[in-house]
Amino acid sequence: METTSPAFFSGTLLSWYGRHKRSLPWRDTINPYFIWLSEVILQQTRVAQGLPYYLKFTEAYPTVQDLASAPQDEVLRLWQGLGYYSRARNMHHTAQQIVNEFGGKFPDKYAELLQLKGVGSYTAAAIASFAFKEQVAVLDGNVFRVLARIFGVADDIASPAARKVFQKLADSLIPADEPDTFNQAIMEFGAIQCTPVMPDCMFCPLQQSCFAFNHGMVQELPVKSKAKAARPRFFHYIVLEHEGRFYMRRRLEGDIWQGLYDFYLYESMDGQLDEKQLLHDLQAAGASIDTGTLILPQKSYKHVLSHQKITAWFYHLKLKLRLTEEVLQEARLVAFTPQQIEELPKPVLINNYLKDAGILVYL
DNA sequence: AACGCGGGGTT
DNA sequence: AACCCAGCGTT
Repeated sequence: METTSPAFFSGTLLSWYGRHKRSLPWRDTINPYFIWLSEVILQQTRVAQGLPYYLKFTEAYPTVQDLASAPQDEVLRLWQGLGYYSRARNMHHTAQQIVNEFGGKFPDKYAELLQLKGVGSYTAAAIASFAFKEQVAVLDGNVFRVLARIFGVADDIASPAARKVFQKLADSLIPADEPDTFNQAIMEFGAIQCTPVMPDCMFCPLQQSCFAFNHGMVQELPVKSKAKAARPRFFHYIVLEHEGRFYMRRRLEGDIWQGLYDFYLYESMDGQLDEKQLLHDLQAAGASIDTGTLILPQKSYKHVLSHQKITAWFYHLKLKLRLTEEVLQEARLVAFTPQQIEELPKPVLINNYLKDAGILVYL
């Protein structure tokens, strides 16, 4: 089997791209801020899901200065629903760094971009090539898949060691005159033609030179070790209400949803909760509970993350008196009206409950 | 090198 | 319900 030459590979890819590329807003710009924004959004996120977020962000923050001067809660609120919230926190941090330390001028070299928080090898290569035409190959899930199949690379793409193999191969393929278009093309090819499931091999311009196709290994490549099973967790949320205000708190570092708001939380290992004990504990903590107002959960909520499988119950309780400052401090709770809650960044799970319970109403 | 971090889509 | 998608920071 003859190996595919770099010129044939890139030429075929670029030709395919010219005919099949989607029209996307971040492809019509060389503004590094817009490119950075789109690439951070597109980390672990499909175009269809990320596109509305890109439009919201560019409208809310047309420049890196606008993003830098925004409150973190507002940035996280705009990011709500996109997941992996450290992306938003890091992006906000880096925007401030670019304004304060670099005079608002975006770094224009791969090595410099790599120093920025939230910018790893993929994003640095994307910005460097798209905005500044630096000849550095991007390596994302699409690129791994295309290269593994076409060239028959069987290294486990989940292992850091395999990165070097793929990087060397990709760097040998990227043309000096169109590094930006090549990077766009190979990722688009992976997203549209050489898809993870049911790739369109019948109409693939690289079919004849594809190792996986010729060896009947399309299903087997790329090689990827399995993710470990999601950890089960059981959340009992205590929704404390007083005169139309709801007590919520900002989640801390060290667990999921850092910086987002949820309710007072009891977590148990097995999903069991003694409601009488709960009421007793709350009263002992100074909550003036009218036990007649306890609304027991009508259902459990299943919320699946890639690494955790959460079952949640919401216990809605109406307080006779507001919580004392002491209790609020201790439990880190703050009272919010529904209008204020709407503006807070919240996990999708919490947002789903708020809508179901009629606390948040969307017109 | 191993692990934690969200959420959505398809079968 | 079980499969798929996945880059970066931390340790």
